[in-house]
Amino acid sequence: MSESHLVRKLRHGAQLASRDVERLEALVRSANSVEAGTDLIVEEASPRHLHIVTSGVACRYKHLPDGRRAILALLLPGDFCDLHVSILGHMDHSIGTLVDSRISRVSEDRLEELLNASVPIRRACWWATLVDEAILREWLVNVGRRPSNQQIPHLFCEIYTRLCAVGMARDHGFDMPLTQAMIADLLGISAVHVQRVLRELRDEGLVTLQGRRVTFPNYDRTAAHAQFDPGYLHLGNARTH
Amino acid sequence: MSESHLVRKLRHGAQLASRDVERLEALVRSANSVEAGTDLIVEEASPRHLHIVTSGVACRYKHLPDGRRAILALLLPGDFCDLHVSILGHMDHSIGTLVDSRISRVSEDRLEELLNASVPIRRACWWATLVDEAILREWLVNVGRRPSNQQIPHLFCEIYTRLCAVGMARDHGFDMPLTQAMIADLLGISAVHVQRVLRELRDEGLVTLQGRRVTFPNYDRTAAHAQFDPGYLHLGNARTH
DNA sequence: CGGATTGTTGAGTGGGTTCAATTAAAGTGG
DNA sequence: CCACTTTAATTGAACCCACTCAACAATCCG
Repeated sequence: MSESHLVRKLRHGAQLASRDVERLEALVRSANSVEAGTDLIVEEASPRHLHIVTSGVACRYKHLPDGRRAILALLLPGDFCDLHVSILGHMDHSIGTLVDSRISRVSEDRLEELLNASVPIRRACWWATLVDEAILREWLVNVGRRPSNQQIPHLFCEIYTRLCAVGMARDHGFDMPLTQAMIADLLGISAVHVQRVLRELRDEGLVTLQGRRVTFPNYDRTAAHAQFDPGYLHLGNARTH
Repeated sequence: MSESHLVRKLRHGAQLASRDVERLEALVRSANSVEAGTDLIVEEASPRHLHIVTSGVACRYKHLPDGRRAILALLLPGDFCDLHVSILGHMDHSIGTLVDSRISRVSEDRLEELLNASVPIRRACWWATLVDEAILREWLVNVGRRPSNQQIPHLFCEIYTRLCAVGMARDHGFDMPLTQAMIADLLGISAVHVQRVLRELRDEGLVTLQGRRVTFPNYDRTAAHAQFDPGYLHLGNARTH
């Protein structure tokens, strides 16, 4: 049986011993099915569990006063959230699934035990936390500074690279979990404009989104166009595609 | 003698024993003067020191291909950076001073020793890391979703609240460390537009920036206008102003 | 006092928006 | 398995926030 997405991801952050892998695999052994659009944690709550995305996609988000939604992070298979959030007292945002997913829940005590048990696991968790922060910084650049015909392919390149890192991307493309409306909520642009830019990108042969699948006719050209430099994902120099 | 900004800040994150306070004060006892515009850490580097801002202001930033600068975080007195960055291998951004400042440097070894010595300090450092991430998320909302006449007062409210938390704001205002061009680099708008919006905000009696000082004629009204909710700073419900 | 940085204002342009309507695709129940 | 409903994708027209370019005033600082 092949390794879980969680272990594949964390291997990029630390040298895991086989006993560490065992411990981590045990965490994702029992995942619950969760429908699309379900909140795992809502704002103001004080969660006592760590969540791990086993399959599907979740996101961090905030509701805006005008009723719209701002997506602040994507949680792909192998990603976890809420490490040590109990320190903050309350959540300043919500976490919910974007598509039908499978989610593992780990209690605070069990997490504590895990972190105390192994140096590599502790290191891997710090690594994941620091990478999350790095992604947030890059999103700040993407959302605040780039024109939309770069924002969208940049997002696609990031998802592609992250999915590659856990072995979920094939053949110069990947199964796209997001609708155009979700892309809009993520980039802070209108869904109508997402559509227009997608057509433009398709016409230029940079990237295609059709039937829930993203395809790069020429990935390197697209990455260059989007100013995508995977360094901020800190996956090492292992070529993942 | 009054407490350092560092200790004042970290008290919001953990119950520090007097021995913890002693240890932290020792870190900021010897700070170096650093000129405005000096890089503390540049992209691609692998830093081996923790930096603590004792006075002045520094920032995280990235250079954009078009030559402009994107400011990704403000480091105010009491803030530190690069906790555990050695785990990531290389920096994905730079850190530099925005004004003349005083900066303490702490070696990796000494930091390690400090973290191992005390549970409250370990907890306070996690708290600071998580708050940094929460600020980044709120900036993503501010930059991506709010119109500029809310972005600017939101930024001012945040700086005001953070300065209050370390005892550096007085009389419904604070000494503004940033120029209009820096505000522009931070919010991703043009410096010209910053000026226009500032005049508008002044005319409406919401907030005034004059002679390097920000004044709130009516803070509550400004906070409401900017949709500023200090919850994401996780400073507790202690009223700081 | 003179040079440089910072702040201020006007005029014209453009990327992205909203509103609205239509087509395509994906579920759902009989 | 097909009619029906719902959701997602697509395209057009008019508008506006913020941008660039350009000039000038004020402030800072040696």
